[in-house]
Amino acid sequence: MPELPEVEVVRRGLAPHVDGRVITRVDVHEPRSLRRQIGGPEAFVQAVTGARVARLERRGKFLWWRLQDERGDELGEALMTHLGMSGQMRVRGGAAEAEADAGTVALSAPAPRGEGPASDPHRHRRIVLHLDDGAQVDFVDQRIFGGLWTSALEQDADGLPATPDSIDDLLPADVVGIGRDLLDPAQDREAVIAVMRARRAPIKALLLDQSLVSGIGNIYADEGLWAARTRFDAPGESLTRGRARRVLDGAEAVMHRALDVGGTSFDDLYVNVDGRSGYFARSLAAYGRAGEPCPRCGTIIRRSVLQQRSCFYCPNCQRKA
DNA sequence: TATCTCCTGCCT
DNA sequence: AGGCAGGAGATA
Repeated sequence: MPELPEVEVVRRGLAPHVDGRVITRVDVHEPRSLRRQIGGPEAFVQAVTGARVARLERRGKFLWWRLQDERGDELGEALMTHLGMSGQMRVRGGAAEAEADAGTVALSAPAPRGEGPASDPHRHRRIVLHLDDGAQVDFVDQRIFGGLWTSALEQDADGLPATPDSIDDLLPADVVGIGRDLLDPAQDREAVIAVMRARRAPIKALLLDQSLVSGIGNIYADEGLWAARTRFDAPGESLTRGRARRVLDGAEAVMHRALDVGGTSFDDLYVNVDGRSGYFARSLAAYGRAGEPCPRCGTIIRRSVLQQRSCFYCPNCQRKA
């Protein structure tokens, strides 16, 4: 579900709650959410309990917590989070929330609508991280495609800051093969364009290839292609340099606009750390709009399928070349 | 480069 | 009952 803008909203929302805090306890309600952890759930709990959070970093859809020991020395390991299709990080309690609540009129707890498991707010809570100020971070994930695990830090190949927020070039091993994203000033966009133009695959498949450019998912791929008036099935090798550049620039611009309004939420499967939805769904031009008129030319938006994923596009103003 | 798989839940 | 859903790793 969440693509780069949604993950970045989570990173920014989470940071003030966890920066400098110590993880005091971990509750594992769903071991499958830790399946990427080498050594299993016990190893995960062992690795993060007692660690201090130095900083949150993100590349594409990967978000990780840089960890220190209690003296403030680097542990050489990061707590990885990937939200998959339905993951959320939710913060409850703690100092930062108490401060925010001080200026808020106390609301009576909203009564769950109806009865039964569907109204249980804890239904999909998989992992709980307790912090030393009493706060807790819930990893909520309906479909369990996402997860938490630890990954050792390595030097990034190009020696540049590993992410836009990094103060060094250390990167978790599991992110080394992930391309820099469109919001990273260190991304070599011309190099990405050159690779895309050398491939026969449809442009949308290239956009979704996280090793080339990361952070783009099904929504922002379709929106970037709409912005660049380019069809999803245009082969990479058919694109001019300028068209390829416009596709990437288009995706970047859409992501910036989404970030400004808190990301894209269709339902409560995507919310920020405090449970609020993003507002970008209203601004989508093509994604999910089959049967509706194209906002640019009025032609009816069509739905097609590529690699088992829906593609929404305007058959008139999006062209193959 | 497809296709299958991991999951749960909602909508026709 | 069947299709669909913001992702991506494994496999042939």
